[in-house]
Amino acid sequence: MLDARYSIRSHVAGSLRPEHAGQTVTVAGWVHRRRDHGGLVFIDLRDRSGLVQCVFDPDTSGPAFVVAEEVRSEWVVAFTGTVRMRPEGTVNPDLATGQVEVVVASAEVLNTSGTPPFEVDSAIETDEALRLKYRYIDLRRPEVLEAFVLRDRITQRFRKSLEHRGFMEVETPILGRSTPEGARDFIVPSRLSPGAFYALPQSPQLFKQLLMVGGIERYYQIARCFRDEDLRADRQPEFTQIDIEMSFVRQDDLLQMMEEVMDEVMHEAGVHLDLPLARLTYAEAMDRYGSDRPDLRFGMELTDVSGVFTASQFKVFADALGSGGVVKGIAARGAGDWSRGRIDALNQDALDAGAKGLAWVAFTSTGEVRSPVAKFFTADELAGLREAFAAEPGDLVLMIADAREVANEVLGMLRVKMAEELELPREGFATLWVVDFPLFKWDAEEKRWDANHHPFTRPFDDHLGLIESDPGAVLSYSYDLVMNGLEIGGGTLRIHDVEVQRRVLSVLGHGEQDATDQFGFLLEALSLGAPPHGGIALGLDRLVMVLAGKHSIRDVIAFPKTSSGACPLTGAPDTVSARQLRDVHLKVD
RNA sequence: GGGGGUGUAGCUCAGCUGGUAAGAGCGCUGGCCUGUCAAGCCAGAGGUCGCGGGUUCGAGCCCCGUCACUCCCGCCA
Repeated sequence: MLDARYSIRSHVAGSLRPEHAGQTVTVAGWVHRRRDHGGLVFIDLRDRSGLVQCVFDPDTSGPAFVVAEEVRSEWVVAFTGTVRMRPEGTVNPDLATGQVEVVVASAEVLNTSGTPPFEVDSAIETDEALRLKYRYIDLRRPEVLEAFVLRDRITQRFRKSLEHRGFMEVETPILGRSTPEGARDFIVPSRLSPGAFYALPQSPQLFKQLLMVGGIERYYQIARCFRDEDLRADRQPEFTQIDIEMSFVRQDDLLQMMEEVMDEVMHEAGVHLDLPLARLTYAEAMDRYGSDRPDLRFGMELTDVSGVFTASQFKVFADALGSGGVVKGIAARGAGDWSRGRIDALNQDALDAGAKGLAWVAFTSTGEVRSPVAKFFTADELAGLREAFAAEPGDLVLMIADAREVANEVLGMLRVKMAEELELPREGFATLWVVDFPLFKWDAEEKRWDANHHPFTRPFDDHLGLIESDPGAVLSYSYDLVMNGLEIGGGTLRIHDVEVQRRVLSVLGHGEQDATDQFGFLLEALSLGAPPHGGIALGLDRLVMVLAGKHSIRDVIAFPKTSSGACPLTGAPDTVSARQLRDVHLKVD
């Protein structure tokens, strides 16, 4: 909370209440709005704490009245005067300070201002590039400020909750080394080592593991992370993680600890979590929601109707089932009367997402069945379908016949899309764990195994024997925290056995020598008394974004980049001088 | 890298099928106004229609290119 200590003020603007009536106060801030009645002048003075109305009367304000007549929007001023109750009938119930006003006796202009490029108070949505170019003006807008106040409270709460649980904050390097895999690194040329580069951290992953080997036991850091990838509404090239690591824990210990911390943090946003949080395995999440970060604020679960069509004469279904695939679908309540064109657009979305096609059956509100494929179904199959989806008049059933993974993924996409289009109510903060991710995932393009999470993730103890023989079957001690369909955080238990680490790296294509070259320092650390450990990293920006009800991560970052990675305010990135290039041994085309 | 959307006054936008002199609200400037709180009333200033090229008798509008912003796919262990 802003207060008036250590300043030229006696009070902050938003704090004045009837109890201050009769007091002489000094307030300072920006001229939010001026209402000049020729005689009487009202100025709304704004500071971070809020607004207060200041009154200038030509009969009593003296020289201050002249100031009131010359000031303009966003001038910086200090007013001294008397707080009084507003006259009968002039109370403003929309303002926290609306019962009182400051009758100004003396006024000082601390700084003038040009006409701002956009109105500070305007509720009108202003072009974002302009807002970012003048972010310092944008930040003055109460509704913009709000998100940063929330961010601060959440950050402080994380610190407090973690400190209370024995975590200590340790800083890790920003200038690190580039590691293979993962996102593209931002690189920094080294002046002292010609031709060599630092990399900015994608996360403090390896350092926090080394801190565990170092006996820190419980670490956290509010860590800036850097990834040189394309931007999105919820992705910036630099972002902040609440980074956590602890030793001597089992997965359940860690999840329980995090749930307690999250509960305390969410309280700052007035959100109550029901503990323990729901847990879905990765397999279950994919099967029921077609997503590893399902939005549980609405139903529309995926239904497997393979059993209905075991003897289907419909070639598309028969072929899919014959080759080990599935027929699955969702029932979209209220889309049964959609136009052919609108449904065709869904079909196109399904094709774009990798499906061979979309089989749909519309049950119109008048009781008819519309479908380009129903003619291939027997009466029993149609009845079975209707029952499986509990389809009523007005429902639209969308089905995909394909390999299980494809069907799940496409339906997961359609499920979210239909919820949006049907404007299903999506209230609250549906928070859950998704656990037990596969250790590896197959990269079909590169024809090799990739780490699903990262190469240091610990396989299930009883799956260790499968690492080489059946990598795709190996599950891992891993967990993502999901809120409203967004991945808010994720973590794993780590490998603390150097031999297991070598075997995993080997599957990932890092042979003995390569592993030593790239990760030798980690392997050595694991062989020098590494305790079992694990951790998690939470995306602070995304969390605040969701809790603040914002649609872009940019709304919770003070000076974010545009989607081309530029800063409209400072002009970064920009060229550097020939001298600077020479210093770091770089030539630019 | 690919697809969609947007770009007209300081801000938010309208501008029909290509046709007279490019408009509104807010803001800004000046004037009037002693209880407003998005104050009110009167007057005024303010435009490279993102940029470049083309089609046309004529382009804010059509075509080509380009830039910026934005959303999505790819990418993001």
